[in-house]
Amino acid sequence: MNANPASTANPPGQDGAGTGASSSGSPTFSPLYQQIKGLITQSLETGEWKPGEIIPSEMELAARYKVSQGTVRKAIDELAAENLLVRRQGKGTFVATHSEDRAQFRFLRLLADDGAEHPHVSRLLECRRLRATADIARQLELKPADPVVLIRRLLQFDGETTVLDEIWLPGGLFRGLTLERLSEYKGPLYAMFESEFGTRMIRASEKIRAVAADPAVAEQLHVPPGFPLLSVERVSYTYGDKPVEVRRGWYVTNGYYYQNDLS
Amino acid sequence: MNANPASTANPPGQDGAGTGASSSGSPTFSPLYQQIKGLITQSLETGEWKPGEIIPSEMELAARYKVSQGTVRKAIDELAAENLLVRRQGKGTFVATHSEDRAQFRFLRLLADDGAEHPHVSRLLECRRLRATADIARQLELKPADPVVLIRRLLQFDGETTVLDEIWLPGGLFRGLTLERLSEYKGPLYAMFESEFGTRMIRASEKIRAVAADPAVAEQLHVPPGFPLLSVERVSYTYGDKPVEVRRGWYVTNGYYYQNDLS
DNA sequence: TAGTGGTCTAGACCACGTG
DNA sequence: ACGTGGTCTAGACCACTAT
Repeated sequence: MNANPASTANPPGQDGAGTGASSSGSPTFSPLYQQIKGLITQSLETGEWKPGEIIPSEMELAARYKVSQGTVRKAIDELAAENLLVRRQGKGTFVATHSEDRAQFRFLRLLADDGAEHPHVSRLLECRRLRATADIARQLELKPADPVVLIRRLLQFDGETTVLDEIWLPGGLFRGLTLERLSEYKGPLYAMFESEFGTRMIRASEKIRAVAADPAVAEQLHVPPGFPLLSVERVSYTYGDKPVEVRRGWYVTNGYYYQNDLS
Repeated sequence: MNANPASTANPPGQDGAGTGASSSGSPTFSPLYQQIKGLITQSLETGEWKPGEIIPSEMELAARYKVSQGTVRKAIDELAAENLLVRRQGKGTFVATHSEDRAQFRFLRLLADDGAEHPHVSRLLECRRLRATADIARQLELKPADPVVLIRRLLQFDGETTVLDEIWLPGGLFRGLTLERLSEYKGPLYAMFESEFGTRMIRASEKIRAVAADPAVAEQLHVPPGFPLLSVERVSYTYGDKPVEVRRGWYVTNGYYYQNDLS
C-alpha cells in the first residue's frame, strides 16, 4: 500500500544505523552506505572475518545493519574496489589476502624486458631489532628511539641479484619476528605479516628516483660503484591509514623494468 | 498494480537496447549498462559531446536509450571512474578535459623533495616530420616507414632543467602540427592534442628504469655523462585502446622524485 | 534445487547549484 | 522553485556455484 517505505523508515535519525549528522547542527553528511562501509571495515580490522574467509551474505549483512541489500552492496562495492574484499559470483564475498591471487605483483611491479613476470627468490641478509632514527620514527609515526625491526634482503630474478631491500617495521607490532621465522616462511613477506602478525598492508606510496650505487650497495648487487639504480622509497599503510612499514629498495634495471599504468 | 514492471518489460530480447546474447546461442553475456556505456563512449569518440561540455542528464539519457535511470547511472559511474566523465552534483555530468582540473599531475607525477607540486615550463627543441622506425611503428600500430611527428623538448622546474622528452605521434592524426603552433599554445601538451587535433589521451603505460646519461642527453640536461637518470618509456592510448603516442623521457631526480601510489 | 552475487527497474527523498 | 546528481529502498529476475 505504502508507495515508499523509505519515506517512513528513513527520515533523519530514525533508522538503526542512523543517517549521520543530517539531523544535527553539523554541516557534515555521511551517506548510510559509508557508515556501513565503516562498520564492515571495523569487523575486518578486529579480525571478526579473517583474510581468506567468507563474510556474511549481502542479505545477512542487510538484516544485521537494518538497511537494504542495495546499501550493503554499495558499501561492499567500494571495499572490493579498494582490494579489501573479493566478490565471487555464486559463492560469496571473501576477505582479500596477500597469500593467493597473484596479489604479489601488486606490490612488486618488476617485469623482464620481454614483459614477462618472472618468479623471484628472497635471500635474507639480516633481521635486527634496534631503535628508530628520527627519520624512520617520523615516517612510522613512532616516538624517536622507539623499538623497530630492520630486515635486509636480496631478491633474485632468474638467479640474477636484482633488488636490495631495507625494511623497517614497528617493533611493537612485530614481536617475535626473527631471521629464523622469516627464512622458514614460504611466500610473500606481506602474506607472512598478515597471517603471523595480523597486520595487513592495504596501500603504499612510493618515491622513485635514479641514483648512483654507493660502494656497499654496489657490492651486494654485484654492480660497479656508481652504477645507476632505481631507488624506491615506500611507506605502506594498514587500516585507518596507519603507516606500518618503511621500505627502501635499490633495483638493478638491466633486463628488468618497473611497470606503471596511468589511468 | 503490477508488483514488478521489470518482469514484463525486461525479458530477454524485448527492450530497446537489447540484453546482449542472453536469448541467442552465444555464450557471451553483456549487461545492459555495459552496452549503454559503449553507446556513451561512442558519442564521446565521435565528438557529439566535446571535452568540457555537459552531456544530457541521466533522465534524458534514460529516455534516449529506453532504460531506467539506474542503468544509465551505473554506466556513467564507470566512465567517471575511468576519468572520461566528471560528475558535478547539482550541475550535471561533463566530458573530462586535460585543460583544467589539475589533470596535469595525472600524467607527470614529478614532485619536489618536500612533496610540493612545482609548476614547470616547457622549452621546445624541435618538431620534425619523419618516417617511423620499425620500433616506433610497432608501438603505434603503424606500418614501417609511415609518417610520424617527433617532438623534442625540455621541462624546467623552478628554472632547473629536469626533463628531456622525445615524443612520437602518428603523422596522420597530427597534420599541421608545427613547432610554431606548439610554441604558441599555452597549457599542457595533451590539452592541445585534445582541442586542436581531436585526439584525447585516456590512459598510458610506462616502463621505468635507471640509466646512465649518454653524452647527448647529459648535455641537454646539464649533468655529467654517466649521471643516473630516470628513463620513462610511455605509450599513451585513446578510445578503444588505440596507441597514439610514444614518449621517451629522461628525468633528473635530484631534488625531485616520481610519485607513485600502489592501491 | 538452493543460495550467492549481478543486473534492472521504479519511485521517493536528499544535497547541491542556479535561477 | 527547479533541475541536477546522490542516496536509499524494495522487488524481480539472471548468472554462477555447489549440493
